Amino acid sequence: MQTKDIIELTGLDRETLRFYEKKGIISTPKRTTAGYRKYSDEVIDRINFTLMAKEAGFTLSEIKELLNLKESGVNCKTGRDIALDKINEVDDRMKSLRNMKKVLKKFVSDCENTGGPGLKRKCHLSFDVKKVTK
Amino acid sequence: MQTKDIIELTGLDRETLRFYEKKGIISTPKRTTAGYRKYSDEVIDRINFTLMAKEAGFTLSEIKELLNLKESGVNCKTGRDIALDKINEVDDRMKSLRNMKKVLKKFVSDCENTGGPGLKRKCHLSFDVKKVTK
DNA sequence: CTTTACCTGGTACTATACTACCTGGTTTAT
DNA sequence: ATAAACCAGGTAGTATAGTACCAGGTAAAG
Repeated sequence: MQTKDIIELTGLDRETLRFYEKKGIISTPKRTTAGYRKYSDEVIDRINFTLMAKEAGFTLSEIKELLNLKESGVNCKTGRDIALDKINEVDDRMKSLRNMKKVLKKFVSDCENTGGPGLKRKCHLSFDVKKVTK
Repeated sequence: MQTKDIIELTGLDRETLRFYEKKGIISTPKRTTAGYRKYSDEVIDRINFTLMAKEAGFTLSEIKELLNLKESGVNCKTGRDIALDKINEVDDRMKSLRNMKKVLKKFVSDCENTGGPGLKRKCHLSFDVKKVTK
């Protein structure tokens, strides 16, 4: 596979793909005699993992650490503990999201209760973290 | 309240507080005759909301938009719809987090199943998005 | 055989969110 | 009265994650 195939399969653009190579997210691919990059299927998996982890709020360097556990020569215990740490981070972030959702929902219902006919009244509300997080 | 009180109550540092003022997250405070900033209680709420929304993955400019709904003169319907959009974003992000957690948990159990005694064996696993998201 | 599509490396630019440092003025406690 | 704590404005620097543009080489299709 060459650059355009990866682009097509992952939705990344050329510059971003190159950027991820530079950052060590994907390994430096083999080359044709003309210098064109030749990718293996494995990069697709790595990019998909990267995109998912990014959506989950992880940075590229965290993602790189996870992707390179195999190559880094650590043992299963270390690998597992690193993954468990990430699970805790995910849980924390889920908690923040649930909180944020509560605050937003409170705001929505306040809007609906005070907005008058057609909710045309001027919005005079603010987001109240206290009411919800307490 | 002056700068140091806000710092104490929010955990922000002076530079970040100034940065948030410049970005419009908090309104420009009144001043003493000597030019010192005098803050009202309201800024604490705004900063707390900001910190929560940041944890939930929102950018400062999104947060600013939410915080300034009241001042922006929009009506309740518009305000509510903006909040509803954010709720959808929160839900999407939660989905990503649940996915990420599944992948991490799969990795952890694979480690435990193949790690040998004391999980001392070399970690040869990679994260497999396919197995989980499919 | 030439046009189109694709590829190369390199440099520079953008936005977001801080963070650090400097010079100097003001308040407060001893 | 003087040292410590606090404040001001301003400039510059950092890290992250791209994005844009350039000059030119290669491959495939008509």
